[in-house]
Amino acid sequence: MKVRLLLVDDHPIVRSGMRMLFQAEPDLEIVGEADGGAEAIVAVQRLHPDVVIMDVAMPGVNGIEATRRIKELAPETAVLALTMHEDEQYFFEMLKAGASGYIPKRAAPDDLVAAVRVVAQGNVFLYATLARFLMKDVGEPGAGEQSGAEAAGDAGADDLLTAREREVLACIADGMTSREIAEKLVISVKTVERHRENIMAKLDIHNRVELVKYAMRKGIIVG
Amino acid sequence: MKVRLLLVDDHPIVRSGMRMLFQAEPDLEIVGEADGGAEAIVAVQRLHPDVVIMDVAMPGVNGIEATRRIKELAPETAVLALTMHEDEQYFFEMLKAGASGYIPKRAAPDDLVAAVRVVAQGNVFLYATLARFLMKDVGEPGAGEQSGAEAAGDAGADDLLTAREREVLACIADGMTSREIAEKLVISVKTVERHRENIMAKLDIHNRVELVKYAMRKGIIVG
DNA sequence: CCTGTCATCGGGCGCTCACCCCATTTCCGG
DNA sequence: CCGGAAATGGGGTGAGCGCCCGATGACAGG
Repeated sequence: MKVRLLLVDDHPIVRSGMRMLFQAEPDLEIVGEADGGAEAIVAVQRLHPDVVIMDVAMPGVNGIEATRRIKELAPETAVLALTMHEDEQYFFEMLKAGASGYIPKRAAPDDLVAAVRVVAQGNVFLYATLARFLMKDVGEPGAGEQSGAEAAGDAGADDLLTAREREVLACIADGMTSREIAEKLVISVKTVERHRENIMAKLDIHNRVELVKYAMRKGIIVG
Repeated sequence: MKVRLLLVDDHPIVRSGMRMLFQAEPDLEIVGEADGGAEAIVAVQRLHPDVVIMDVAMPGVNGIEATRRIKELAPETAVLALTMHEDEQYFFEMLKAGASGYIPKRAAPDDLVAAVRVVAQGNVFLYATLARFLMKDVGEPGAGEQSGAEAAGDAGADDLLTAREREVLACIADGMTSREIAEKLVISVKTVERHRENIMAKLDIHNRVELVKYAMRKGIIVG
């Protein structure tokens, strides 16, 4: 199955060059062209291409806005941003709009062909120099939300440990000292230590660090 | 000029499979293999490969830490992360460590070959399902980008720790005592304790259990 | 009834941990 | 050239840890 391409650029010469380039690739097929963002949106609805090669800077509806609309109307269509501007702001705007790839016009033709094949598979292609923007920014992602909600109360699944032992283990793996656990459970420090000894003996574990990792594997605590 | 590859995976069968795969590609050449992070770092310095295919979860020095060290020692070497875990946390940690690509082991072989060619050119390849994490994150950079307020007691940044400190932390989180770490790193026990004190002070952490959980969140160890 | 498990407590011993104090060497950037 | 960071060491102290020794009561099952 050939990859169906839609070329979007306001410069006919650029489109012509890409036509030449892709005609040499038997697995790639150009099914349409557009010279502006508005035309591109219409063409996508009519042609349903696999990949849209989208110029970023165009008069009228620009590539960023066109990409946003295309991803709304046809999310399965991949958009590969092609640009003269190696600008950080444009780069992020295109990614936010839904582009799967970003490549400058100064890139080697082979890079463009490779990029098309990558995004056609649903993957992401970012050109080297642009990717640096990403590396710099990824530094502090927005602290993803892990969904716990396993009602970890008790209900023993592990018959090695007793319910009380698992309760103590959860406290240990939470970073509490024996004294703190004793206060929380309203028992003696020695009893807490006794439980810990029994846990370690049963599991053949000899320090708290390994207890933490065991508790995480067993889901006794969430990491 | 062939692309020179270094395979890093602790499972010989996985390496064998990749060897078969790449032998069919005339432009790709495997120049070495390593079965762990520490061995990978040494191999990179000796072989100077173009691309390192790096397993993420490995015993000992894991793929994230190994990538960090490799990018320090040989920034021109591209690292392609290969993983069984399609986990958001690992994904971002590998990108921050300097990986140029991220692809799961369940991906099609052709995708892996394509990814190698992409990163060998200095570009970035991200597999479809993983790339969603990025899209989701890039969408709201403004929301999570409040700098400052670090005195609130929260451990925020990640290059807080030096390379040596991360090395010691990995050992601590692996369950080793100060004595064992000292023997492994061939330094004094007091020096190990000194590093630990500095780590704890920087992170505002006061016991080993919390250090383990920090190391897991940051991908310094893989639980 | 008697044996086992579970949970509860006590003392002690050797070691490590966590947190202070201090110093030297190397190396890099202003 | 000088200052700071990094890595390397040493000493000391109080508390917690890991692991032995013991004990008592409750409770369930063969």
